Amino acid sequence: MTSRPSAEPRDIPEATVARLPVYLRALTTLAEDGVATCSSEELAQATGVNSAKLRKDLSYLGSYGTRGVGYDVAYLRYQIARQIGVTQDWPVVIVGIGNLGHALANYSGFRSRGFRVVALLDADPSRQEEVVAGVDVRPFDDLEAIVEECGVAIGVIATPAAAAQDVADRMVAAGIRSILNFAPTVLAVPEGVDVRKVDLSIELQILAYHEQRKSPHLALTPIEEPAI
Amino acid sequence: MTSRPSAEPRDIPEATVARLPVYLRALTTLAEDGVATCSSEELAQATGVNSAKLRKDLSYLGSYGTRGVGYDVAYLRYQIARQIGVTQDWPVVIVGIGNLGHALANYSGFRSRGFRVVALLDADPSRQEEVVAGVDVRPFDDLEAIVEECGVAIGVIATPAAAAQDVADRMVAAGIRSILNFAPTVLAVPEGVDVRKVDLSIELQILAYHEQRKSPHLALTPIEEPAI
DNA sequence: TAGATTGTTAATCGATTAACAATC
DNA sequence: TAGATTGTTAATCGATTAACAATC
Repeated sequence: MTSRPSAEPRDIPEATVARLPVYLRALTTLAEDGVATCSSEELAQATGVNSAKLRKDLSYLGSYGTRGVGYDVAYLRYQIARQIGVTQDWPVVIVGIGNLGHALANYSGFRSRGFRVVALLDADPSRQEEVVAGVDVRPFDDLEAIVEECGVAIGVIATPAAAAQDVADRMVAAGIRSILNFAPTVLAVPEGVDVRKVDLSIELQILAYHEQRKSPHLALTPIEEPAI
Repeated sequence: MTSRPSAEPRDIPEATVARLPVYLRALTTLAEDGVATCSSEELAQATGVNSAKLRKDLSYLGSYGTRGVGYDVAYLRYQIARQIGVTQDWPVVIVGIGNLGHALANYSGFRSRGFRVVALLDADPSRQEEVVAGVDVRPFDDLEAIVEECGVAIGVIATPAAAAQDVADRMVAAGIRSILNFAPTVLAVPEGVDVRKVDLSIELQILAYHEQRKSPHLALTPIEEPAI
């Protein structure tokens, strides 16, 4: 392990970590618009958070603002990117090239935000003839070789639920320790491996819960309880 | 507003609401496997949460377990579905039928979990000849008519970032009050409208942050700070 | 100096969890 | 009755926010 630059061994709360990419994106937009400086209030507006929370979040990174003036957009942007770790590209592998895998492979936001899709893998030989977003679809069994060769640390699972645990096991065995899981299933992984889960129908269900409680609602005919 | 059944005017914490769909999915799997009863410990294992937290979550819904025995799978499943509001189908409209829109339209998990995609809309006339997952792609300008006709309360935005705010404005004007936003931009909406955001690159960045901090890491050559 | 805005403090709020009495 | 498991309490932890001293 190489020695770290002096400033940052404090650890950043999870809630703050989850917001840093939001700030980063807003700062990128501001930079593209030619804005050189912004206040915590302006950045808070742009990201939809409370300005006190924003300042508290930034204070975990260090002291990068100027009292009475605000933040230098380019400088703060760089500091946040460095903290997150997206000043260099992360090689990513996507497994499961169905509809969602296609969409992910074609998503341009990865490349511009610090990620490079180095391989698309699928167990189905009929999909292995395809080229998606300029990348060959290869057999799932190539996983280990690709992880080794490209130094892949992050894997994306876009397979059906039934295949997801096997894919995760293989990824972990191959040395991947960060997994983004789109399959609607809970993955069991050893300690030290991070899994984040994106579940489309869960998001819709959370919306439905609140929608159901909104005031003048159409009468919903309750259906009967199941006999038990 | 119709009167509510007696038991539930207590309100459920947000953190609990976000977990209810996870419990629901696990209970559905158990039911399909023919399991009639389960303990909080078993359900907690299946969903990856602490069993005390699970019991506390369920206690906000009511008292649906039996001490010394556990929970009846079918009954608890029904009660959670009722609380979330997915005992009947919610009509959903998807706007933006690019790669991601295709993937969403084809996602079978919606139908089985209380949602019905009633329309696919796109502003691009060349996409309006397509049929995706058995549903015609129609002009975005049909939005208001479809919302009215089908009683759509939930809209999904899968357009590029530049179009998302306009789409949201039109949705709100048409009467939609719950939006699931896949576009990488912060939406401004009036009070009373719920927006949930799914951002793929943000999820990856959160993984990258933790990955970067994991112990014996390959030396990352730091790139220089920008001149300011 | 006067005005503006950061970084930090401290109060408050909400979520998690261990422990256990209630009870099947 | 003895064993098992729920539902709830209370302690703890973490996140949010208003307020303001520090300082540009």
